[in-house]
Amino acid sequence: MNEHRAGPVRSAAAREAILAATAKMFQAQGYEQLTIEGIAKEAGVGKQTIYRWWKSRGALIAECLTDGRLFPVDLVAKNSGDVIADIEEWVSGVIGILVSHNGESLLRSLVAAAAEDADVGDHLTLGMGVEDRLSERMRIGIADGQLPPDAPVTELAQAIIGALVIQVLTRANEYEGPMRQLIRFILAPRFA
Amino acid sequence: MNEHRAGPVRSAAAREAILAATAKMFQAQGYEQLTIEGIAKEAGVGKQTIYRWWKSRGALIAECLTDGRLFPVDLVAKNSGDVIADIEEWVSGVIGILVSHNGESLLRSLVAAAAEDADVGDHLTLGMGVEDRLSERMRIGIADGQLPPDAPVTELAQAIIGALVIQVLTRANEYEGPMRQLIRFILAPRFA
Amino acid sequence: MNEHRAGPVRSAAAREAILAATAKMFQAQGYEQLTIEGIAKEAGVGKQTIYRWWKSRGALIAECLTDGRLFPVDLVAKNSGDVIADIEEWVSGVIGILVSHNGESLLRSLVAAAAEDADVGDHLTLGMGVEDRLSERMRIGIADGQLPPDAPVTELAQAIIGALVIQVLTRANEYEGPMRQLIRFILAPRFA
Amino acid sequence: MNEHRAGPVRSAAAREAILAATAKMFQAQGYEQLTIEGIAKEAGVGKQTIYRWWKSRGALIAECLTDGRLFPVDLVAKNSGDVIADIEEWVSGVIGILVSHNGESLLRSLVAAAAEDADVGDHLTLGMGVEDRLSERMRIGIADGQLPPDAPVTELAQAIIGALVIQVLTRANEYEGPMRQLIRFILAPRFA
DNA sequence: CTCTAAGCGAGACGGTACGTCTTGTCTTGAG
DNA sequence: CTCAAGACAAGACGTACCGTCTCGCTTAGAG
Repeated sequence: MNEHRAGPVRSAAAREAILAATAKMFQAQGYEQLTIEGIAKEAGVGKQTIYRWWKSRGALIAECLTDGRLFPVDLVAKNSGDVIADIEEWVSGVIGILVSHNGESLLRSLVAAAAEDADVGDHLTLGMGVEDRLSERMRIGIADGQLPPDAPVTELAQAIIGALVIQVLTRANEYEGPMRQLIRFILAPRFA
Repeated sequence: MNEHRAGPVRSAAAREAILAATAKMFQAQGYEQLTIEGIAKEAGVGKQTIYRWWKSRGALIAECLTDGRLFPVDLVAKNSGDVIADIEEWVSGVIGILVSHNGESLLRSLVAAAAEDADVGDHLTLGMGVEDRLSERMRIGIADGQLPPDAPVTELAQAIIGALVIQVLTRANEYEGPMRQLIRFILAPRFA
Repeated sequence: MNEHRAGPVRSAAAREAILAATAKMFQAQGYEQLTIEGIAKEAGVGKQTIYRWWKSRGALIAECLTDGRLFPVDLVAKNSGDVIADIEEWVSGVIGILVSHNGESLLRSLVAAAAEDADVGDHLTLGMGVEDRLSERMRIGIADGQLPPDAPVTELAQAIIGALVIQVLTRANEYEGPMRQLIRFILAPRFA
Repeated sequence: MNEHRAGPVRSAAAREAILAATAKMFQAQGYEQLTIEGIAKEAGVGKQTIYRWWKSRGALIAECLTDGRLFPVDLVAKNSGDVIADIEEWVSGVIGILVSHNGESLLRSLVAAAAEDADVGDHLTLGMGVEDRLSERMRIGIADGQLPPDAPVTELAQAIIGALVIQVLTRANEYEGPMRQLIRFILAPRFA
């Protein structure tokens, strides 16, 4: 039994407190205002404990993302048989979350974090769980014959989310109408 | 007896030097590393001269955007008669710029700036001139009968740009193929 | 034909406003807090008008001193026939002024100004009018035979004022008693 | 059991470097030109480390004073048996220091610092060690019967130093003669 | 009566320093 | 060996003034 390792092992309590504090402060103040010192104080933790386990602010956010700590709800697209209606409804739900309790600034902060930190960028799709929901539902639409077999579901999901992101970044004042128009057009049935 | 204001007028030389320094440093180092002190030093200007005329770092970027100082080239979509081919080619061109001389990090910085500062967000579309190029070309496509009359051109442009932004944020390793697939699908001819 | 000097002459109103503002702000805030910009604003005057006529903050204070704008009262030592009693009373009066309406900080500011600016130093004695009052009275004391003919009146006045200054600088909590002791001792009658 | 305080302790090296830099720059440039940033740079120290331990520029000077870092020599008044001669000689020595290597401006800076900052004022006498030397010697003079038992030694010392300060502030061009006259007069033997 | 050079108020300018904040590293002593 | 606490060097923040420099009046002799 070599490989002796004295002393305490990584503190689960500290990890939890740090991630909880990060998520809370990220939601409350956004990415730019988020400081390591602030998180350490809020979590009742030494700064070094953070630096020991995460290499940057972005890595913290990334872990919060994969832990699902930044999105309280996890919308799953329902299946009513009508792919366009389902996706419209799903996007409506996302917009509803955005509009109530400043989800727009949460999204903007998330985008900022992703833009500035590769770790966050890597986990963005994953964490949002968002494109997956959409592309899954569209895949079912293909199976149902409602969408053409060659529909590039991943890219379509990116386009839908991307359009919404652009609108949020440019501070559009309405999301619902334009998004509905977009979805109806790009997913409209085609006849050969 | 109108509002007379004696005294020196705003220095055009200082304004020019500041914007030039901002654009140069933004491109070289990105948004997060951009500091007011750095700009002031590079421009040979007092910090107060910056704070006198711009209320934030973001306002500076926004003005650079509207002045077209952040995008060296201004791609206009050509009209070969084939709207899909033209838009594919245009997007290819944009991707080419992104890939050479770290345009990706420029775009990421721009997105970060837009996310964190409303001024930048407001000028983003305008400054990129980007959606306009696309929607213009698509409008011609409608007139030519290549796209349906009810095609939501603004939203389609947002979707195309948005998809690209998402790919850049998530550090995709290839843009060309997915974007081509997307464009071909959403702009594909439909028959009634 | 030579040495023509066209144009308006120095504005008496501006000079008055500047000196008044200087005196007021010096008394209110002390020397260290006194700024040229503050004086200009208070006087309703351009900064350049101050710099045109005075070469430094100290020169302004010096002129206020010689104009007697910094000491509201101008104590003249009375002559009751008893030189020691008269000087004690005079010093008491000065202490009274010091103690009421923060004369201590006024004196400290004055000393700071004199220490940092030769102009102020040069006018300090003159402006306080202070040593003169004392040395005059002592000269009368010599004529009366109450003080020895060889008493160095200027130096004695400096010693008395200087002792008081030292006490004010070191934030002594009582001036009256020590000063009385000092005066009584150094001016005490001597017998051959 | 008691008030534990973990964490690093105050760096003695930093403290030493800061005080040394302060003393050096104070002597070289005077009080008004002394800046926290300059000290930090000279000491190779962060600004915050200064602000952490001293609340003002004055507090720094005060500590230099009590550490005896501002006066290279520490004159002790000798005892030849003749109190007047000894004090004259002591004052001569002080004047000698003043006159050579711009001790006058050092003294003026010190007075400015004392005038503007209570901390410095409080430590002025102590730090100069100066009045104490004088009053000690005078106390011996009393014991020897050369001075009257009721001579107010503290106040006399203040008067002597104060007269010198006044002369330095008013930029007198000679100290030696006047100071000798003053001392001889106020300490002259008296007969009942 | 016109010309013209100065004085004036206002305030922009390139700078320096302020005192605060945060970064990421290092140090201490408890557990 | 980890942890909390926090000192440290570094350096940017946004503000306050410095002393100089335009601006576009408004004067007041000289021609």
